[in-house]
Amino acid sequence: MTVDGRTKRAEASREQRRAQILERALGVFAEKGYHGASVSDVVKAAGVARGTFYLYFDSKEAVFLDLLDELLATLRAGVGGMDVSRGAASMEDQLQGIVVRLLQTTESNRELTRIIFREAVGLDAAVDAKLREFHDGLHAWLVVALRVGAQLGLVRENDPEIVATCVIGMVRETIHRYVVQSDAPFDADAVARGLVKLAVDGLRP
Amino acid sequence: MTVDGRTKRAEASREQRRAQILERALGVFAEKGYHGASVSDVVKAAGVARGTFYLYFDSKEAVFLDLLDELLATLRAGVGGMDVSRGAASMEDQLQGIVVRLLQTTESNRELTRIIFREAVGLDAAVDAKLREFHDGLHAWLVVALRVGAQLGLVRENDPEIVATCVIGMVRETIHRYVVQSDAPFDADAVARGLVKLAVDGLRP
Amino acid sequence: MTVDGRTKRAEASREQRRAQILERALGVFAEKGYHGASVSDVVKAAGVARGTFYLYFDSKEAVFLDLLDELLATLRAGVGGMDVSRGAASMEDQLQGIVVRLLQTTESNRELTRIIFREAVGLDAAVDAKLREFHDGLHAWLVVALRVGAQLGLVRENDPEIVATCVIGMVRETIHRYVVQSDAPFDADAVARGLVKLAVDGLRP
Amino acid sequence: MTVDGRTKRAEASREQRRAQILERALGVFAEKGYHGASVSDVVKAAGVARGTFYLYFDSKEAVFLDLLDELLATLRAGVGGMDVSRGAASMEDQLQGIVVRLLQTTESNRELTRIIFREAVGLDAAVDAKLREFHDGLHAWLVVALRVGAQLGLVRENDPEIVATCVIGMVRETIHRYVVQSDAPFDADAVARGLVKLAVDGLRP
DNA sequence: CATGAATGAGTTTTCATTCAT
DNA sequence: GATGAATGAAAACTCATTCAT
Repeated sequence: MTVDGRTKRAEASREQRRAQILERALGVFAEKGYHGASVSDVVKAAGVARGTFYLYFDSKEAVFLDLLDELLATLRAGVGGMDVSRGAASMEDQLQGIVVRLLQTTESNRELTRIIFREAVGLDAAVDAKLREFHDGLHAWLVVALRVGAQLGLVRENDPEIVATCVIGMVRETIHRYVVQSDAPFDADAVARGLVKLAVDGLRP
Repeated sequence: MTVDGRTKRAEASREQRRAQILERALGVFAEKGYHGASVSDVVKAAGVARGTFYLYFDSKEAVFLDLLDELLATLRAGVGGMDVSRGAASMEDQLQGIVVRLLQTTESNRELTRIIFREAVGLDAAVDAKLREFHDGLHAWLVVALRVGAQLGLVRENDPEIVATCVIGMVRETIHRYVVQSDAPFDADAVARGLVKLAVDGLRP
Repeated sequence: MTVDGRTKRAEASREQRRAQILERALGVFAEKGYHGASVSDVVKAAGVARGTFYLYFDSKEAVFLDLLDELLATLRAGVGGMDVSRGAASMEDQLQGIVVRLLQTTESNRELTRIIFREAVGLDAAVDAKLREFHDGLHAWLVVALRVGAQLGLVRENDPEIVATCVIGMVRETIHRYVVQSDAPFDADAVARGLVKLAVDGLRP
Repeated sequence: MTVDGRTKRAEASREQRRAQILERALGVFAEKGYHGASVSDVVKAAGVARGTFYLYFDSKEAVFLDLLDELLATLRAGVGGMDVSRGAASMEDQLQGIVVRLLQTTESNRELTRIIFREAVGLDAAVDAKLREFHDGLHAWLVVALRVGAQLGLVRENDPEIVATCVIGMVRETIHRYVVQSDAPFDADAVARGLVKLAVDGLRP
């Protein structure tokens, strides 16, 4: 099939429609929760017909999975990497950067973050798998970082499994408190500094 | 009204019925999740008629609230208090005790804990309120403890809001990892020691 | 569980309800056809709530299968057996009896017969299987009868497969014409006689 | 309006498109049945857009009616006429010819025949009317033939209504058994001979 | 108290048909 | 003519809750 002007325009509009439904679905899920929201609510909010929804998504669950993917991708980008080689910025500064980015990313996607924190757990096997994969990936990455840090003498000897769990918990709960549970703006730098100081001092050799 | 023998026996049997339904509901919720479980499942498991269920509970949600209360009460008892007066056991030892008790309590109520962690968030306003109350209570208590500790020179100056959030997150995530996500037994003492060392070193003046 | 008076009454009423829905469903299917009739139509006609329908039947198809079973059982009873031993009533008289009974049975279940003839074919695997089983059973029985008849010199040598097919077709079409397509009463005896004469003369040795 | 070359070519291409959709629809209906097949299936199979389908047919039902017309026309041609004048081929030979032609026609249009036999009954008023018209025409023609045959002494006195019904039933059921229900090839001559012998002997004066 | 049949609002999903491009 | 995105009525089915027995 030739990709002529007509086809291209159609594709663009298709993408727009999809994005529009996705965005409105986000709003509806944020307001009513996944189980509380019906496909009816979503199509009403999106201003499209019932059938149109199913033209773009296979099911209610599929929209949710798409939203989840979106946030997880954004978060992954936000975490980025940490450079543990000598001469790189100090571990403390790097950690500070990561935490700030996470706080900012989640804050600018407050609704989405809220939905994921509140609805995504125990929703469904596919959702669970995605979340768990992200979580486990983070954990594994932290474990490695802690091992390397200990070998380099940057952090004290420790049980990296437990410490990684704790650090993730610190960040998770911080996001929960400042982004999910509250609507108020907050000083991401200061919060991150408090968190990082606790973690880094707790790990000083 | 006089509470004669007949009434007492009736009350006892009433209590038993209730407890039986509650217990079976726990099993059903654990297996299928709150939304996946129907009242039909519960009454079938409990071996009572549909109507009987509503004789003891106002709604499906009410059973869930009762289960939630049960776990929260147990947890509150587990947390107990911490003695910050001079001469008391060291803060580290006290914290260690609390964390171990929390891990043990949740581990011996694994199904219940799992349900709460997986299903309770974002379920409903009443559930949210209960959880939030528990959470906020813990947080407030920790903030006070941190302030007192700082005044006594036991912990360094800090932003107690943030630190409390982090500590709660550490515990929450630890429970999540070792109790909720895994079925394997684990060394609560060792895990708690890792956690507490991180927190206490992080807070050392 | 004890089968006390209460239980027995309940069972009786259950059976009544079921029969009532079945009967009304018959009417609805007869009027609108299987595909044209919705569960809504059935429950409206039966005067019960939507959910009640599903209390007694698993699905729309299940009601249809029940109706089908009912007619097939009645037909089977109507066909009965044929006695090919010497001394029994002449083959012609026996055949006459069977055909008359079939015509009468289908006539007194006109709606049901109509539905089966009009809707049941190609509806669904389960329905097809049931119909085919009945059909094949009849065919096989006729083939045997024809073989025995030929051995006894009662009928001429023939290809029983083909002849059985033709005889079934004669009966099927007769029912179709006089019972399904028309509402008029008819002389079952005379019609059967015409049919049987054709078949028997066609088979005379 | 002048029918110039351009118009003629357009007409030809129109006819081709139509035929192509019709042919593919046949395949789809044969595979999934009328109700099981969606317009989506048809347009996908035909390789045209949804809208194009409605450019050539008014509705899903209309395609079906066209297919039905096609088969009925072919069958009518197959039946042809029977010559009852003296000197013509014997009635037996003529009947044999008709039945063989019917079997061959339906066999070479197996898919179509199958659809008509399985789906066409009770589908819809228009379809029913067409089928009934064909059916009644056949019946009327047979009745006349039987009357004439009786007057000429070719067949015994009989109730032509009933006999015609039986003969049609014989043919219908034979087609059903050998063409519709089975995919196996069969000896049309032999089958027809069996059928015709039964009918003719049954009718011998 | 216990029962379980009955309820009906609400859910997700399908699909024949239309019409702007 | 051709396209295919959009429509929305309608379908089958679920389930928390009630209430007559």
